[in-house]
Amino acid sequence: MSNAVRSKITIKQVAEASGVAPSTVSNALTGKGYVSEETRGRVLQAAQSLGYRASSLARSLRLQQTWSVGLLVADVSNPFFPAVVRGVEDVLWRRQYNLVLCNTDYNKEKEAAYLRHLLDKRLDGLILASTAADSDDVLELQAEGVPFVMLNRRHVSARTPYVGMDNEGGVGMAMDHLLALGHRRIAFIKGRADSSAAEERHQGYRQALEREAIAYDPALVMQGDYTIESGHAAAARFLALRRPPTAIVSANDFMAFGAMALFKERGLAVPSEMSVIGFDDIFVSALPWIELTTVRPQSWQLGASAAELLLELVGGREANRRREIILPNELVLRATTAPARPER
Amino acid sequence: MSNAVRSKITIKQVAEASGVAPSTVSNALTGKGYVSEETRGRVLQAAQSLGYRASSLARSLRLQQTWSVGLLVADVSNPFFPAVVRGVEDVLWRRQYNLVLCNTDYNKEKEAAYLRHLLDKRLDGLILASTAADSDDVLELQAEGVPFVMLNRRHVSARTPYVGMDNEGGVGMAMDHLLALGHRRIAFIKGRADSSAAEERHQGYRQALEREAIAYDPALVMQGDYTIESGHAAAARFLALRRPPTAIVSANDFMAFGAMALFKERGLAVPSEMSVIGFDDIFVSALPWIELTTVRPQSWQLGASAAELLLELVGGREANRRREIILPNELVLRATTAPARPER
DNA sequence: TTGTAGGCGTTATCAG
DNA sequence: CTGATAACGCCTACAA
Repeated sequence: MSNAVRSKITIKQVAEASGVAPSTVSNALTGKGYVSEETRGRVLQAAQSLGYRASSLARSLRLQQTWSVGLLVADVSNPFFPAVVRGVEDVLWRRQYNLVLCNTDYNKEKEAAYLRHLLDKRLDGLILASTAADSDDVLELQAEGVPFVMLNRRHVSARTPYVGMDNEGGVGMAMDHLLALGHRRIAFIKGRADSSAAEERHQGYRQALEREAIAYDPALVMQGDYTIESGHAAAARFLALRRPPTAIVSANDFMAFGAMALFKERGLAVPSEMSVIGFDDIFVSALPWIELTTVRPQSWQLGASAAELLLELVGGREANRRREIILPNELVLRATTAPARPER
Repeated sequence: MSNAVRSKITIKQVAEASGVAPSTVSNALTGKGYVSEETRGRVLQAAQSLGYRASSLARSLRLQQTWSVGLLVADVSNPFFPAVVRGVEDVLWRRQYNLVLCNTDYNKEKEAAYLRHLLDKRLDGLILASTAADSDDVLELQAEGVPFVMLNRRHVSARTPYVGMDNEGGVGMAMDHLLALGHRRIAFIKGRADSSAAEERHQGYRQALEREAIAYDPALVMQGDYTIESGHAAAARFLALRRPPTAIVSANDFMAFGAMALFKERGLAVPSEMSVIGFDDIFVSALPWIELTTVRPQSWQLGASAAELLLELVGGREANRRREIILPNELVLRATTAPARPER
């Protein structure tokens, strides 16, 4: 009730109020040192009535730990990320850690600036879900000895703790499904060139073709940037081909939507005239108007695993710990794929 | 190159390396005190080559400022929030502040726990976008004198800085549009009972009816919880009515999708047999398969304004500053509304 | 069992 | 212009 502006109560005042030394208050409150039941009671009582709350700030300086970790994502607005963020946050919450969220907008300078800033704040660790594959910052982090985990993005050269999904296998499943349906001309819309995940998905495409001894046709691969618009554009290019594909695999759901939108405009029926498979399984894909067949990663788990791995690194028990976690995906069969029609 | 583990370089080491006192290093680096050009040069040089970066942690303790603000949202996975989060973060980024993101899952205890935690960390301010209207925590915050802004959620009693959208007017526009199309039996799917925003939207519905002297029929109002499923369920209830509505306004897009999904299942054509309007304009609503007519709030701006207001409060210039910002919405006309058909 | 004395890394103050 | 000193709030030896 009468606690007034209690945000400024310090350990000293509690000490005075309970007639003991600050160190005793600390011992009583943290339960670490020897304190008689009686004094502990008095201290707790005083702390309570003054509304004392120890400053994590001061404690952090003293203990060299901030109980905060940073998460760098390209853009939370991209519907793939929220689940990942939740995964991270849910784990941190359980362990009483806080999450500092940073959006890098696929921008190297912004990312670098954020990194500097976070390092200055002496966060306990970092999760990088946005880094370009060739970022020098990653090397620096490693040099500085800051615990960090790369999330679905590898660095070209550095060997770092990594949590990711099976990108190659995911696209592989999609391709196998189409191949089994008899498709032979299958196009692929690639993701941003600077991410390892995009590269791995592209690999999945190539290897599936190889398995079936189908020649890789560069005309059937378009570069996108994960936006709906880029999928739309890519699809238009595919249709303009002399021999258009009968199916398309997209590196994410957004671009698949774009492609489907174009097919709709052009009066091309999906799936009877064109099969489409996406990647990410964002919630939209399940809506009855869309029902996109797509590869579903374990997004929440991805974030959760990254957070868990990071906390272990922070705890310093890294030695006896696997540094790489690859989570499998699932192919969600819905309504955008059908058997290939014999080519005319 | 040879900077070794530079994360531990302190101001003292820089002082030694450049042959001056720590305070002089501080002055040179922050540019606050008088320092001769010559010494400044030496200091910068030394700092540079040692890779010195001042600890914000220590600085925070000393300056009583953390350059971090907390943002409490119900759930970033709800597609309404990412844009808000981005708005907040973009403004903070410009001002060199960091964002601590917390998901409360509409859970009071979790929210309270987070709040305690954040207060312990001495964040500079808080943005509350998830608080229940009757939360006691808000009163406590106020008592503690921590700068904070409520985002699209008011407290029942406390007068606090507030940034929100025109919920009432938003639903009002939707209603007026339907009314103008000749609809007279219009149903409303309400949002979670504990939020002021939901209440305001409900008010918008009532008042629009009043303006047209149409009686308020409780059977035409269903309580939802912002999920697709709850919209689906609500729609089913409406159709079961002896005199079903000819149009539905939903307190958010998700529930509108749920309703539309049900209509699709039941073979009820939208918009010819049933008009639907949502609220939020999440990106999905614009997809060609959906084209939901909906009320578009300025989500990014909402977050940005909240952050700006908060930073002003933090800066202590609150006195001469409006404490309440209400952003207008826009009705986005798409393909889910049509003139009412004469009642049979 | 309790208290005293540093020190975590900065910066503000003030004397030199 | 520069440097010693103290203080931000807490915790951990170590001494009493």
